[in-house]
Amino acid sequence: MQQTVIKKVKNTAFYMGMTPGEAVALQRDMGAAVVTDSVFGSINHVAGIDISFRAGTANAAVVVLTFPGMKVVETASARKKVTFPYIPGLLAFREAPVALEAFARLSTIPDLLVVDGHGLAHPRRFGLACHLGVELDIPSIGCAKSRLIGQWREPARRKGSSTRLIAGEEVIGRVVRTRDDVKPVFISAGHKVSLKDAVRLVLRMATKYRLPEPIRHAHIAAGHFW
DNA sequence: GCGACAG
DNA sequence: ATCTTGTCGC
Repeated sequence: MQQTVIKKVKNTAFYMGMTPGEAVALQRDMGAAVVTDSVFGSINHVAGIDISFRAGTANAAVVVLTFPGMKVVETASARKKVTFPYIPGLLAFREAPVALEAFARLSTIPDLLVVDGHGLAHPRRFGLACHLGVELDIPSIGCAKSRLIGQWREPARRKGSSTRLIAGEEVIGRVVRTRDDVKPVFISAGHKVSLKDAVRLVLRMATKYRLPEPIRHAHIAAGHFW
């Protein structure tokens, strides 16, 4: 698998001077620092983050909302040229740089990050949600629209229904129905948040649409800042 | 060697 | 992610 990844971009760009092979090594190191069993109490602000691309340039948007009210209180954005290609498993090396720049412009530090991508449900258990959570040292949750790895069964049709996302012998996430009769989302722990809490929080933030409010707003903002 | 493959 | 029109359903 690694062979495929490296081979696919051996003549392409880098991330902070890193080769894809070094990126994989870094993920393994950072992954060892992930804390997934922490319990956190009061959450007042949550941030959603998303990025849109156009001809080699990325636009990142971070939107902070109140919790559980889900009212937008602040939006920050950043633009940056991207050279690292999209490689399944190495998404963070393409999206994290711009995302972190946008985040640095925020005046309100959120208590939780909801990321458009996977957390522990990743080949090396270190998806974009883990990457951002560790870099910012803020609890984070991975909420992806489709599967990267793992086996799963279709959850029941009603909102709140969910099934396990399994890789080998371990449960790496849950496939959750956020609304009646809509495609489920893939939830996994990112940083300092348990899978159980992640699912509970996402269901609480998915008020009217398939995607939880933070991600939905960030997605709109990212594509609107051009 | 042949598929699978977050956004 | 992005390229792109109409169309099915509530």
